[in-house]
Amino acid sequence: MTGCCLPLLCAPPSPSMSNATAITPTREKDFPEWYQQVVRAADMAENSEVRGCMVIKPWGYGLWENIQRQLDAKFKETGHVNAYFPLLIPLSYLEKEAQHAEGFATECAVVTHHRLEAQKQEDGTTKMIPTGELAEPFVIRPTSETIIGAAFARWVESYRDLPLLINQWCNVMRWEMRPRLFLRTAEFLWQEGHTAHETEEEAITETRTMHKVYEEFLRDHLAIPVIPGEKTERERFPGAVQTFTVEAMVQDKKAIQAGTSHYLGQNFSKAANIQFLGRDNTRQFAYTTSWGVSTRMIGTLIMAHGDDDGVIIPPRVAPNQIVILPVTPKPETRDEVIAACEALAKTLRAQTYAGEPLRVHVDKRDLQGGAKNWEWIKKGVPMRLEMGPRDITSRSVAVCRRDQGPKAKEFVPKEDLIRSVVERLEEIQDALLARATALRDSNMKKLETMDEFKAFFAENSEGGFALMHWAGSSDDEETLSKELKVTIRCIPLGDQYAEEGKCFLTGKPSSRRVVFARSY
RNA sequence: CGGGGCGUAGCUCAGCCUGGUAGAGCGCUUGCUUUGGGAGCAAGAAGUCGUCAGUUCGAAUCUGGCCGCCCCGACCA
Repeated sequence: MTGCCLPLLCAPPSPSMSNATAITPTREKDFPEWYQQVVRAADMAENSEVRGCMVIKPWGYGLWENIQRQLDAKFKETGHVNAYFPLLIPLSYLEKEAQHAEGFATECAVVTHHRLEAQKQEDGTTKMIPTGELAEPFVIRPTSETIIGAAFARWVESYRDLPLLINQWCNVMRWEMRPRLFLRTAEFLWQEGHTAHETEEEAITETRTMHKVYEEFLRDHLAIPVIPGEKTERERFPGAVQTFTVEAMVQDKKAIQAGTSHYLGQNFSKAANIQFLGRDNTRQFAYTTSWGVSTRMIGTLIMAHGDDDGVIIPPRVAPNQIVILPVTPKPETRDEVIAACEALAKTLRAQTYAGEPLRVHVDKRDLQGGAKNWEWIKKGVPMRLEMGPRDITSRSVAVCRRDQGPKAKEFVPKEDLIRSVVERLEEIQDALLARATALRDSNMKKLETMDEFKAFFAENSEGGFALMHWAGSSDDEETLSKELKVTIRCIPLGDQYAEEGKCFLTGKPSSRRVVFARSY
């Protein structure tokens, strides 16, 4: 912890510091440190005693559960079913696809023993010594293409067995050198879809379908606009023929890959021997795909929507969409106020938003009102409602929206609120998407020359997404990325990027712009 | 894994240079006061100073190894 050096700034802002923010430092001042502080202030996750592995706390895990449930529904709608495969992968499986093996080799945790032996030490303590060395070590899955491929090889015999449309929700492990809560941890939670198809065309359609599912989920559920596109060869998933990505811009104007969908061609089916007898009575290799999103999406959400008072969670995925704060200035009216809050919560829970019952919490803890209020601001609950003795008399409720300032408060007749609450949540959801879209669009520029490009990514400039004509090679891309710390995030899909021009590096003709940015 | 910074109470840190075995603020507990608000006063609980070894009569403080965390880089969802 190097930031936050002034003791004065470390204390929570006092009421007299009217311009103070709940989070120190601000985004402007030190974005990476702001991120760390926000995750902690929102009580979403913490570093654990295990290197690189986080503890996801209830508020963070509740968000993940909502993401999981809503995405899972979309997977089911598109014909997929869930299954579960082993955590441990025989080492030899990873050797089957050369590029794939090479891609993950440097970040694998390896299991080499299967038992421990207690050994008494002279000082009375006990040491556990690994024994029972395995004939073949296992790798803790960094991804499951190989082991699911082996299962698919057993399951597929005829074209009639295809397509296989499987998804798995699980944890994976990649021994990252520089972990960061949610964004890059040694162990993380994700879903990985794996499918096998009879034809190339069908597999490509599947890849694009899931790519679209991610794009829509991020936009409609997480209120994050993304640029869907294809990765260049340099950035492709190890072993894939094509990798599609959804790239989001967060508030420091860097890009973050929020989801990927890979067309694997026959690379993995040949490696795992996924063969079937086709309609023409010949043995053929299946065409496979894989696609995934991870808990990194939570980090993306925090960086996309958070402000200097903490996290802001879009209503659709918030663990609690509404928190009711009873105002209890006098002990003698406390019971009455709590009862009124509970009654309101019950009425609200009977309503649905985006097909799910409203998630309403009444915070009855015996704490100062202000402390409670700020806690929920930092956690990013979309809507706070306050109700006290005066409101009961006037039949009104104080409504605070997290997408507005911490002091913004609107007194609304209770019946009106009940009638309009879903609409209000929708407004917050829309406002967050609009805000994130405006941020992205105002920091995305079409540039033509190398000078413009260099100025855009210069040390002290804002940066952002640079839309460039590109016809360079992988080596050109490598050189450029080393020099300016930017990469091609994707070759975006969509007509708005298709136009004739000249590559800003080589001068060769180009028919489409690509997105350059610094990235996570 | 390379460069830099840092590990002292739950959190943020002071003390280390000039060795004599611990402090502050916030948080926590209790009491009183206060109450549309991250409040005030008082009392209290809480740390084998990351870890292992060395130097020393004596180590948070000096030396070395290891582990971990943070920032930058390489790598990556």
